[in-house]
Amino acid sequence: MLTAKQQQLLVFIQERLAENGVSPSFDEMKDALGLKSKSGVHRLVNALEERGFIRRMANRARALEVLKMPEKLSGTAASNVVAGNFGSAGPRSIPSRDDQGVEIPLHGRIAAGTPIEALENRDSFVSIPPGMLGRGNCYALEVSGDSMVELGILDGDTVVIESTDTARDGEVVVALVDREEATLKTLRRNGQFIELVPANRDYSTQVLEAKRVQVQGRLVGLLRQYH
Amino acid sequence: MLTAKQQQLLVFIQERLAENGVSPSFDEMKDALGLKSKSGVHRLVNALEERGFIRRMANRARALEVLKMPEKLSGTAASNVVAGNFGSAGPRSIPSRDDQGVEIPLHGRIAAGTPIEALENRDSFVSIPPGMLGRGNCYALEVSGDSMVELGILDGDTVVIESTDTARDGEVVVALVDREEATLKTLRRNGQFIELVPANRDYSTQVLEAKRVQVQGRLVGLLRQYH
DNA sequence: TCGGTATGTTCTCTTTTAGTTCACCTTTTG
DNA sequence: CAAAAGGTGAACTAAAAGAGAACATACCGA
Repeated sequence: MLTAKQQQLLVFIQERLAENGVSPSFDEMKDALGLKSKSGVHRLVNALEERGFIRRMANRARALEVLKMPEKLSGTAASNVVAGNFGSAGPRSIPSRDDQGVEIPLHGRIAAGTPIEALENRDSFVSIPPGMLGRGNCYALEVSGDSMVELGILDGDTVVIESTDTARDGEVVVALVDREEATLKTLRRNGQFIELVPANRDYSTQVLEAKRVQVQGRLVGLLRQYH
Repeated sequence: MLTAKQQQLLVFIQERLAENGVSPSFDEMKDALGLKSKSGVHRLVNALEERGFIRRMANRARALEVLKMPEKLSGTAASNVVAGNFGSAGPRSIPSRDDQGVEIPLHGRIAAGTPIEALENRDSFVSIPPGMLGRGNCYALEVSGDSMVELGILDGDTVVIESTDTARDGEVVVALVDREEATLKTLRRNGQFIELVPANRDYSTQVLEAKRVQVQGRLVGLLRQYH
């Protein structure tokens, strides 16, 4: 599953976390691998993240988390959660995890077809597999409406959203329009405009000036329950 | 199920992964099998993937993963694991539960379009929200194929199955046909016959005598991960 | 609020390693 | 015998990895 370098880095990260609970910086990883530039580390970290071995928060220092280890080494696998930047502003809680799963808050419903339903804060949580986490804070929404059925997102599904204010072309995002109406749609950039594309022939694409649209998060997972 | 060469290669891959957690390259596999060209290895790897013994990430180097081993060899190779909490099978057959989540075994892939894939023996688990459990024993399968897309079940999704040998009309079930071919389909009773209905216009309904069809479980949940 | 320090991110270039495909031949097996 | 599996070699494409620099962001303290 891993290349030699990826494995070497993963082991190093995991050791550092076990030793002192602080994840190494890119420079430290660079030195540990005997490199002269940290861009290579960056690539390795991305590869590990892509393969589901670690998780990280974007643009946060020393915010690596080991999700699993290759089987050979699994005896030492730990679930250290460490965020750097202690004592700074913001309630930046990384969801706690144990070996079973991760709990994330359920923030209400999102009408995939029309408007928002303001985020509520009843104490409601769902647990998801650790691998389904994105990089940042995650929360869940219940899908209402059928505008995304052609992408397999049905009315009543629970979607896992990673908080972010940026998204790449083609990603499914929670988009807030005119600061009042949130929907789940595929995002497309088109010059000055942003297109919010539904996945249902009965709905049409909204084309909006970029400034009217605010990305609130991107889709990273989906849960469905059959009755 | 496997040819001699396929088996030989599978064992080699599994050994390498157990030894150092790094999957072998095509060249290394070529040497291990005493070949002079790696195109043969390519064919063998494809065969193993097609039969569900391994999984690989498309266009990634050294990204092989062993999903199961032929029955007669199971256990042999994993014996290198020292004291992992991963490799040990443990008395885990009864799903442990707490308030966080539940771990259920991942039993392999099910080709929603065509044949079965025998249950494997790797200790692989996914955690799911407690509410997603059915009443009986549950396990997970990875969906392969697109025959259920119109019900929002996509290739690569993980489905949660509750073991049962009965199902009501209209439920989505894992059905074993002639004791050898399992598929995920909507079940319909029609007098003496049972219809296995796909959710994709490109596939057609199978109509079978009731005695040829055995229900193995019913669909109770679905998980999907976006990348 | 400003600027400095520490960190993370991107980009371009280069080399090395690895995966894919194709045409053609040989062996095994039902 | 015919079909399937296996083997060879070469050309081609793509990914992994390393370097170095510029740039962006977060944080901290004055």
